[in-house]
Amino acid sequence: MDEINDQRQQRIKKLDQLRQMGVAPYGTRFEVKDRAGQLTRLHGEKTKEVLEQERIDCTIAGRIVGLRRFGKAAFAVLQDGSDRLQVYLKKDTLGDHAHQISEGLDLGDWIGVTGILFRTKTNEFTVEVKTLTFLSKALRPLPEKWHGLTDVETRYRQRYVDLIANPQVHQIFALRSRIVSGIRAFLIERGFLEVETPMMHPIPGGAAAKPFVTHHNALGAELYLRIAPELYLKRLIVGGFPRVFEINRNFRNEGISTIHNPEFTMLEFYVSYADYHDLIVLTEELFGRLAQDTLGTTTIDYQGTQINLGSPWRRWSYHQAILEVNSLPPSVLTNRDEALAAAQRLGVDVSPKESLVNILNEIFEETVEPRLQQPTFITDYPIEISPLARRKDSDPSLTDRFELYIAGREIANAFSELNDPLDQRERFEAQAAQHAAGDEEAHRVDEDFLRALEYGMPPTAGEGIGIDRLVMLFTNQASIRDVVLFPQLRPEK
RNA sequence: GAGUCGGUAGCUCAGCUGGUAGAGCAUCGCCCUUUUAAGGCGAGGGUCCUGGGUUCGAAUCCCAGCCGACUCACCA
Repeated sequence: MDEINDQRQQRIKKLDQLRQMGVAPYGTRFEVKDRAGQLTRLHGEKTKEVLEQERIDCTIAGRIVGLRRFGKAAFAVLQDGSDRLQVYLKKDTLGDHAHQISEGLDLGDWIGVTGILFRTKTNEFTVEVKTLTFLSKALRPLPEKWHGLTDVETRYRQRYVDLIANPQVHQIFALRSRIVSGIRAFLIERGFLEVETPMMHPIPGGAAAKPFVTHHNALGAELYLRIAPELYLKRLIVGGFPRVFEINRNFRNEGISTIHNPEFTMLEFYVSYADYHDLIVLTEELFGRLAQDTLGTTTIDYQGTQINLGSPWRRWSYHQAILEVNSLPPSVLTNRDEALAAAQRLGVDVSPKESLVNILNEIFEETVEPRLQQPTFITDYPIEISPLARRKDSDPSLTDRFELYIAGREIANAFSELNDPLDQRERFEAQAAQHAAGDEEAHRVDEDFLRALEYGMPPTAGEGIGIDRLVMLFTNQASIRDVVLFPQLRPEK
C-alpha cells in the first residue's frame, strides 16, 4: 500500500489543525465567479494605476501550484484549468482567522478566494485576497516546481499528476477536445446523425484485426470488443438514416507502440448516394476547417516537417505510386515472379510464397508510405485487400477506395461501399477461407450483415479517421501515449 | 518477441577503477508584509527496483527476474 512518508504525515497534521480551527479540510460548494484565463484576458494589460482606480472584484478557485511566504504575508499561484494567476495573502487584509488558515497552506491544496485585482511592485498581475475559503487538502506533495514531472511511466500511470505539473499536457488534451467537438459540429452541420452502435460484437467485423474476447455470463456467449463499427453503421444506412457517424473506441488485440494503443478512437461516417470522390473533397474540407479553427493556420509543423493542409491534396493511385516511386515497369503489377524479383532488389523483406497482391503491398508499405509526408490520397486499392469496398466499374480487380496518408502515416481509410449482397457474400467466403487457413485477421462471414444488405443498401460512401493520429498531427506529438489520457500500460505491481 | 538504455529521498538528478549515501527543489523549526526557481540560518528524510552470487566489504561487479523508454519485428 501507500508509503507513509514524512510529508504526508505533516499534511495530515495540518488537516487536523484546520478541523480544530473549525474549517472543513474537505469542503463543499464554492461559487466561482471568474476564471484566471478570463481575468488575465480582460484586465491583464491594464496598468497599475488603472487597476487601482477600477478596484475590480473577483472570485476564483483553484489549486495552489506556487507558494512564496514572507512572514505575515504570502504569494500563492492558483491554477484553475484556464490559466495560472497569482494571489496575495496578507494578514492585514485577511484578518487573524484567515491568516491562520493561510499559514497552513501547502502546495497542491485547493482554495477559493475573493479579492481585488492589482499589480505588484514587480508589475505582476495579482489578486489581493480579502476572503479565503479552504476547499480541499492535498496529502501528497507536488512534483518539483522547476523540472515538473518527467518520469514517463509516472506521467502515464498518474496522469492526474502530469496534468497538474505540466501545463502543456493540459493544453494538448484541451486541444484534443476542441478537435473532436469541431468534427461533430462539421458533420452535424452537414446533416449527419450521431449514433452509438455496440462495442460488444458476437462476430468481430469491419476490419482485419485480432479482437479481444469477453464472455457474457447470462447469455453464456462469447463476445468480442469491436474492432470497427462499420458493419453496424451500414445496417443503419439500410435502415434509412442517410448520413450517420460515430466517434468511439475500437479495440485491437495487437502490439503497443508509439502509434498503436489497444483501444483507440475512431470516427466513422457514412453518406448515402455519395461515392469516394465526394469523401475526398469532404475530408479536405474537414481537415482545413479543423486546422483553421483549432490552430489558426493550415500549415503545421510535425516533428520538424512542414505539412500543408491547404487543399487540394495529391491524388495518386496505389499502383501508380508503387511503379513511380521505384521506377518499375507496369508488368510487375501482373507478374508475380517479376514482383518478387523487384521486392528482393528493393530490399523489401517478403516471403517467396506470398501472393502477388501481398508482395505489391509490402513494396507499397516499405517504399511508398514513408514518402507520403504531405497529405496524399492513395486510391484504387486491389480488391483482395478491400473486402468491403465497391469494385471499380472501369477495372473490377480494383476498388473505389482511398487511404489518406499524412506524415508517412495512414490517417483515414474510405471507400464507396460494397452494397451488392451477392458480391459481399463471395468476398466474405474468400476471407473465411483465409481465416480457416490460419489468417487470424481475415474477416468472418456475418450472416446478419448479409441479410441487411439483401434488404437493399443505397449507394453509399464511408470513411474512418483515426482520431488519435489526427490529434498527434495537430499537437505535434510523436507518441500516441501523449494524446491518449490513460494509455494502456502493463498493470502496476 | 529481439536489441539498446534506464530504475538512487516526495520530485529532478549526481554518485569514477568496490570502501560509512549526496545536491537542488519539497518537508520541518526560526527570521522576513510586493515575491515570482524569493532570500537567510538550522534540522529531518533512503528496502539505492527485487532475489541470488562474487568479495573482508556491493548503489557500484556477475546472474536471474520485475517495470519502463527507444529501435526493430508485428499491426494490409
